[in-house]
Amino acid sequence: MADDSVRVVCGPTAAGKSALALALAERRGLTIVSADSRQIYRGFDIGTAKPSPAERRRVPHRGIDVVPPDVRYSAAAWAEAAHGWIAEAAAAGRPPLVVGGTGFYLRALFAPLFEEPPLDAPRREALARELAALDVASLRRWCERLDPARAHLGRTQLLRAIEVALLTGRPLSEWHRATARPSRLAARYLVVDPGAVLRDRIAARLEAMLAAGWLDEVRRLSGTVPASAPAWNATGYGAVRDVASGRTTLPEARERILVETRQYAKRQRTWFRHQLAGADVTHLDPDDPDAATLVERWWAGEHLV
RNA sequence: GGCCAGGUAGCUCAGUUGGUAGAGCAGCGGACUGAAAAUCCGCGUGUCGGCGGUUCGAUUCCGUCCCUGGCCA
Repeated sequence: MADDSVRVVCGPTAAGKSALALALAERRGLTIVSADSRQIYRGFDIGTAKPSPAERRRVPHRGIDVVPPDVRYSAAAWAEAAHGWIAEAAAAGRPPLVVGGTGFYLRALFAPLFEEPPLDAPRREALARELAALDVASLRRWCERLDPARAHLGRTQLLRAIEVALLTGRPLSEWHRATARPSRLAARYLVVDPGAVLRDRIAARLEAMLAAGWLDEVRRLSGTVPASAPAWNATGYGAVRDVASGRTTLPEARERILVETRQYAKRQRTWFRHQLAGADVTHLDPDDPDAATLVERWWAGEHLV
């Protein structure tokens, strides 16, 4: 590496990031740090496209199977852990290669989230229960008064803004300004995207997942993991669970999963298109015959478009 | 062959007592500071099946033809 920026391979789901990253990591003796908010969950393997045991033997992976499916993880928790994995990897002489499609996790790693003040757990739970009953419009009206700068966002963000404002007496957007933390790491991004054929790759990957026994995996998990566990809202798991319980048919589930996956990929593209503004970004078409060479040159620090 | 019900946005449908039409889903664009594979916001011109007729004006009324589904032969 010509500089000490952390190399990050990202892009929409099913683009072929992991294959490229795995090959690079194997050639260069790297450690892969997964930036994926679903691969952190133990037991949710096939539908989250986790690297196989064989692949994990070829290259050490971090960020996979870090928590049980019923815990609510967070971008901040991941970023903190990732700092540790990155330091370890460097110390072990196997430099880190961060790869994943969770843009928010990447942001939390390179542009640290604000320092959260301690929140009183019982009050927090009580408030959460109260707010759970409100619809988005009501939450938005609340947020309009408590923290107008955040009132245009989605339900999850509104809940967070209201919670922080009420529990700390200070709007979240003010906390952001007041307790911003300096960046500890610099990033060089490789955005992997095959363009229009992503649609076909998504479809092919779904077939592979089903052939690999996704339905059986879900049947097994249904018996042990509570239906409310956060891991279940990984794309497709809801639909496969409906097949397992007989609430829908496999063809219907297939169609639903394809749509959900495409929509997810679209959101990721929007994120990587706009949220990486000003960053060091290289774009790569994984189907480019020279892809492997280009990845090497990117790794070495060359600036390619 | 006869009767009935339909043919309107990519899909499922609503609607226009005649003044060229709108929902859901899909799709497209966007937001994103501790749930992010989450959560939200914005975007609707399409020979209203074809051809004739009536009318200032037809997607709407009339005729005819075509197509789909059902029932009867």
